[in-house]
Amino acid sequence: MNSQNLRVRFAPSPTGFLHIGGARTCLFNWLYAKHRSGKFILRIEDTDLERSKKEYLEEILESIKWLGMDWDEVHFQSKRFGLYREYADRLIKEGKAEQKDGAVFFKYQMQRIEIDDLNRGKIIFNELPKNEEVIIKSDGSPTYNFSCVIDDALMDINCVIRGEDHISNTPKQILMYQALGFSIPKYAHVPLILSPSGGRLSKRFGATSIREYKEQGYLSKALANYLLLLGWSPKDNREIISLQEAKDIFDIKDVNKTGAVFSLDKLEWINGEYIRSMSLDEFTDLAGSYLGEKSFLPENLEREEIKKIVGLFQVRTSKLADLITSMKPYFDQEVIYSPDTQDVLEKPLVKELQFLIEGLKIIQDFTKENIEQGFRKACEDLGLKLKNLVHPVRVALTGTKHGAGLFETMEVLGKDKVIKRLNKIIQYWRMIQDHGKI
RNA sequence: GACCCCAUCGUCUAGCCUGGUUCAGGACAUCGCCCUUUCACGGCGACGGCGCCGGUUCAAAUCCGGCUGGGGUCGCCA
Repeated sequence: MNSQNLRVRFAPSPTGFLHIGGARTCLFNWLYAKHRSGKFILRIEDTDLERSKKEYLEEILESIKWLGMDWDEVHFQSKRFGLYREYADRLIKEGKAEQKDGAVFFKYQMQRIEIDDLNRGKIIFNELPKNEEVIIKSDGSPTYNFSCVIDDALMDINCVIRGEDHISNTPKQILMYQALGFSIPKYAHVPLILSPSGGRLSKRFGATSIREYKEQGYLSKALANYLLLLGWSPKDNREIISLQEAKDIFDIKDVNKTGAVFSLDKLEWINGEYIRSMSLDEFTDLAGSYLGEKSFLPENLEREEIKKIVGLFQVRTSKLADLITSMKPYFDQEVIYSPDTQDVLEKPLVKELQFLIEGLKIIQDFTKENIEQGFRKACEDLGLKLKNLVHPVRVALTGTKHGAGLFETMEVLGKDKVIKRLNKIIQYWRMIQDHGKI
């Protein structure tokens, strides 16, 4: 095989969304083609007319593009039924297949089949469980193994990279290549992605489709990066690597042979790394459009306003969906105290906060520097340690015990909201003082 | 059950092909310390692994065999 005309393909079936495992197989195909200046062909295996759906097809194509890949050709098996029939008839004529019950059966003899796998070396089958295989179903549509062979041969695919769940299909397919006189492609079977509980990544495991990750606010580059690292490594301890960089050094033979367990923790970390590496403007645009799509942002919110709030959380965000929780207190009219703030709510600091409010009121320019100065002064006058006032105030302003720096938070919130929310907690404290604990 | 694939820290992996340079390196997670108004980020550190048994060899994570364990496939689904 001349590396100049390497032709690989990814062959999804539009009977579901593009999932994590398929995306990774696609990535490996694409990377290998790019690395060897070959062609990457997309073949839509829509022979199951019942289950194939247009929305899935669109979703798959969109996901592939979203992840940063492109293709040189795209073919649809549903438009090639005549071709499959033609080759089936040829096999019948040559006595290698026979028509039975409306279907066409390919007949074969048991024999030793050797696969020279680019990834795992020789795989030898000494026997096969059957001696015939349906190639054309009684409804006239081809079976997977047959259309796959015909198409790979006719499309000049000379290297088949697919999941290892296809290893056992390979000997049957090789027999068909031989019967039809086609030249057999190289094969590379890559391992499957496993769920944390061991088995194959299934519906039981949270999100499996690429679109779900997109919706959760994972960045396409981060997801591609993570998927790439699942079974492949640049060997120099790099964890953050782009498709462009990988293209130069990727080889299918370097892909691991072991199934890899999918780790959401690591994906989140990588995603966080990408988020943290963005400029605030880039992040604002990204977060803005994400939150806009989710209809989370209030109408007519200025970009500068989004930028301020988002700036508070960039370093604390591992996926965009996190922003919905962290930004909520900034838009809500009323602060909702989260359950774990109970200890703070039980210790009234009415006089102290009233004193603080007076100090804040006289700040002309409500910037974090001025706020900090006034805040520290108030603590000093009250004889309180900074943190003893910071925590209750944070709860009063955001309803949570954790979050961005308090003074920045106050600046973003603005003087009016800050004072209003401080008064609200004072009111709450007075109420429990008057009526005892609720 | 039959056939096939695989086997380094909890997880992803480097090392294995070309045995000694490795009392096995990195990352995530976990734990601790530092920074600090909390969380996060960042910095530092800790914990933790060559599945087992044989063989080859002066020497094995690295080569060979067996066992065990995990996974996949046995559809007129793809």
